[in-house]
Amino acid sequence: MEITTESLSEQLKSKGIRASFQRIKVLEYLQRSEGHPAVEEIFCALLPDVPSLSKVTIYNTLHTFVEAGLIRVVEIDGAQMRYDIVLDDHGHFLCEACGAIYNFPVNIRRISMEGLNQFKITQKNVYFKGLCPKCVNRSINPQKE
Amino acid sequence: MEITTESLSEQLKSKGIRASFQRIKVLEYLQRSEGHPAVEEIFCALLPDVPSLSKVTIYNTLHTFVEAGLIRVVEIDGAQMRYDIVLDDHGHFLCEACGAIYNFPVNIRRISMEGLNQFKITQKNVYFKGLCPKCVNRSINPQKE
DNA sequence: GTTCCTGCAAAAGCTTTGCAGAAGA
DNA sequence: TCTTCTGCAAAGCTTTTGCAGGAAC
Repeated sequence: MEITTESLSEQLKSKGIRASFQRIKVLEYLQRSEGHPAVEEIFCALLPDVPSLSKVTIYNTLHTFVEAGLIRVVEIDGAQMRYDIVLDDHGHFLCEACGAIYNFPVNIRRISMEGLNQFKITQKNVYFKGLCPKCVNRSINPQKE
Repeated sequence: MEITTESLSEQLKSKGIRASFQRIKVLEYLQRSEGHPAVEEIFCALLPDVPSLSKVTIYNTLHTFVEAGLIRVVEIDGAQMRYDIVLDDHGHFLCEACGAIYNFPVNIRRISMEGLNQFKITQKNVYFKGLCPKCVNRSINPQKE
């Protein structure tokens, strides 16, 4: 589906969220970017378009989106929260060199729950860390400066 | 094996770590406690024994232990780091009501790595969240105050 | 006209850093 | 003695909170 101001606005309203200019911009960024942005990234990306923008608004907006089930939090990066608009079951891989997060297929539902019989499980996360292909190559063939 | 000052001291030295009083106390706490303590918990627990203790020392000590491979970091709790002295493969369950972390068996090595062919994986974590049995019961049969 | 949102300022909380004195080997 | 550690003070970061003006419906 094409991403238009109207479609973004409709998505927000269908979740009971008021379609403010800032919220539309944040949702648009999340849908257009392939990654798992942090608050800082979204803020820097939108500032040229919305000069009055505040980081607090990004925090508020993302919190609202998470509550509404539009996005999910990815807590793989100890330093800051990251956000993911892909809601299907999948694992997350964090590249410790460049900070990029990649999705990968995981049958999370199939993970054994032996030893958790009496527990009420509300969230399952699979987080891997290491080096992404780009950074693996970079460490093998370091570029001259 | 029994936990004595001597055995703790030996463990530290075998990893090339100087056996200071504070480090022995921290390692002892990690071995005796069943849980996954945060800095604050260790600090509060040891303060009576070591009145001059500083939180900075706990941070330094835990960092040293992680580097030496004596313990591992558990990043399941967004608010603070937790530490685990059990190094075998296992998953972590965080109770969102009481904050306790439980270990549970997971065949982490067997998790599919489809889609991660070119990646160099250095760390695999399985983090579940929800309510532990105690807190499930508490929410069903709330105690009168 | 109401309700809710935005963004400024400030605070809160965890963790890190710089450094002088103290302890370990 | 020499290296390394401890702990104080302060700073660094991300995130949260309180609140007045402004936008959405």
